[in-house]
Amino acid sequence: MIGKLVFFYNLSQTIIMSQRERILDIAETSMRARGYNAVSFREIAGEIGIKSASLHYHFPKKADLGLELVKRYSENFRTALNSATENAANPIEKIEAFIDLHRNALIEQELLCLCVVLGAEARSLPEDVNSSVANFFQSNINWLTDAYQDAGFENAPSRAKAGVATLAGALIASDSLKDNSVFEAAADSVLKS
Amino acid sequence: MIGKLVFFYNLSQTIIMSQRERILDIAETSMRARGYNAVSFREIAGEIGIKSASLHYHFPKKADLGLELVKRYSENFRTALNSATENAANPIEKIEAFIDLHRNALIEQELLCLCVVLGAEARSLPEDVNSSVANFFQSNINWLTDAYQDAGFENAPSRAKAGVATLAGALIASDSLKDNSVFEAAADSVLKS
DNA sequence: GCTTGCCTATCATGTGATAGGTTGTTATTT
DNA sequence: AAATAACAACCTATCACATGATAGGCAAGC
Repeated sequence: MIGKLVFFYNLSQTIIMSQRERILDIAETSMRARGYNAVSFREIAGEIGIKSASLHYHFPKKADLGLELVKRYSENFRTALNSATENAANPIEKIEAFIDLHRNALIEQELLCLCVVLGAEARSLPEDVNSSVANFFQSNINWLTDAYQDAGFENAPSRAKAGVATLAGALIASDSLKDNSVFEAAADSVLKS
Repeated sequence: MIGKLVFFYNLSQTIIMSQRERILDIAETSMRARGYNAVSFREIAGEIGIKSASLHYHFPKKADLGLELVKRYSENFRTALNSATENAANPIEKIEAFIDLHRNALIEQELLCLCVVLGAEARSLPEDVNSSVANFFQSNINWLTDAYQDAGFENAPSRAKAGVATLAGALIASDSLKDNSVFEAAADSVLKS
């Protein structure tokens, strides 16, 4: 068996999802829920229905899986961001879309941002995983800087740094307190001029 | 041997630090650097120079250690906050002191906030550890709400939620990027009216 | 026939945890 | 004062289990 039939509700078509993608999906969900060090090969494999040794065929080391996970997450995040902003009427709507991506993670998916979780475990991560996480934060800061600039906000770079930090922390605090109003308060502050 | 002589620079006196405190100190440093799941009894014991079995004498289960850690951290944080704000000339200085506690962790100690780290691992933590972490966030939000209120800021509760989130996320992003300007930008936004 | 994707079996190491013994100090009794 | 009980704080030894990882085999499909 090469691929498994997966029905993508929003595409209304049947596509082939590779086993590799399936592994990444499950690993991502697990790590976003419990962190890098709390997730094991056996657990991921078990959820798919294969043996942990088979996982090593796709990802020889855990660091390989972690690295690929962060890269894919960053790409998907950027893709979703582009797709959500291409019809934006103004820069403010773009920023709202940026916030929405975080809100969606917390409220719909009930998960944190992968890079926020891994960022908290930074010193126990393989080095290249770590720097990929840093890249995610930096590229988000850059993106948000541009958006603030376009919106005519003052101190766009500083505001963008604060904005990325605010959303990251809002996910953690909101999730810990099981109180989405924390996220909404944070979202407001990111939009405030 | 019951205690070890420890010189407290700011007290100019020699006190006895219990082994229990020493264990908590090392466990706190380790967990704030690498997270709950990356820290083992053997590692903590090794750093002190005892065996891991002896650790279980002081803290039977890892959850006991974790819980005690969060409680002690919360108390110490509150104590430091009170001590730093008792001479504050105005509410703004109080908020600055609140920010300074976070800045000190990141820049002087080169560590994150314990509860920020544990918050990111929430779903893999023992339940009572988890709710203690939530208590930390809530009491910080309450404290900051009062401070904003005293300072005459509008929407103090919402602002406080955003402020706590911002500082939490700033620690992670700043640490990951090894760029303290992220923290400073976040700190500015917390102070901004 | 080569590649892909899985399998079984195994490995060394790390993990939290327990049982039971040893030592030195402190408190109580004789 | 001496003997004894009690306790705190460690130890050794061991446990069952989880972990990441490797070697080698097997079947399907191009």
